[in-house]
Amino acid sequence: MAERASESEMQVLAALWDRAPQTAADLTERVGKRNGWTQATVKTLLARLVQKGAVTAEADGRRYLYSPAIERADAVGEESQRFVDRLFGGRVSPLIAHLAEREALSDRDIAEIEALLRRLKS
Amino acid sequence: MAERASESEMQVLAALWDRAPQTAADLTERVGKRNGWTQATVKTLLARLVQKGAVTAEADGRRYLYSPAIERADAVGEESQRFVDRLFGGRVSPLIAHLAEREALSDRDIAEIEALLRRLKS
DNA sequence: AGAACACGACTACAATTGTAGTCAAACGGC
DNA sequence: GCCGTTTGACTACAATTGTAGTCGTGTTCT
Repeated sequence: MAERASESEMQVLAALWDRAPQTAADLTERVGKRNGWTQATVKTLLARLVQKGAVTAEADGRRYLYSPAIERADAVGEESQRFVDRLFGGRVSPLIAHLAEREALSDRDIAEIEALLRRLKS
Repeated sequence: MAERASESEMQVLAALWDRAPQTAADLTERVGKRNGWTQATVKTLLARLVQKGAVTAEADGRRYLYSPAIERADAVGEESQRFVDRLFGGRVSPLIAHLAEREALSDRDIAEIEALLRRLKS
């Protein structure tokens, strides 16, 4: 059930979360172009995602309309966990610290994080 | 220079950022155990990290003391950027939100994040 | 000294991943 | 109806990754 998508596959999946369904041509245009992938590559990625059960393909005439088969929140949650495990030994605050240092946090981010924390504590 | 470390390699590297230098045995104990890797596996990972220039090995008698050769901030920065771009369209707070929802934030994390934000705002 | 062990070097090998290419069928325009 | 175009199916194939195993040599305990 829902094996892990590779990084490239994940980008295709993410594009489907933003908008679905999409055809292989759509995805080649959006994701492929950005990454310098040919349509053949995008097709392969799609085939693998379908095989992994992360994407569904609904026939539409002689082509397919692809849609995500797994929830964005689920996949993202899993990935985030792996991410902090991998780089921060599972602790989150060093991540925040790091992002803060890179000034990767906008004022809006800061405000939202504060709001979140307030909610968490209540 | 400094090719990308794989996920497993990154975990070893992360352990070295937390404490250095460490021997292969140390790392097997800390990182290997947590992941179910044998010492042989950890050794391979180390060898690859050394080869990639991400870790240095200093001879100490008949064994080596390993230390990170690249900055945590650099590697982590690259990784986080990729990660956040890939899954959150570049915005950070949704990441925090997800981590919070998964209850991946400990009390300590929360306290540390708050402290960080206070510093950021001043 | 001899045995058992620790440690690095080297080797192995299947699975996954990145990145396509080719082919054949269906479609759309002329 | 024929021809180029689109699209999916299938195939390819090297590099990377995960996960060790083996060998030889130095070390330590007795």
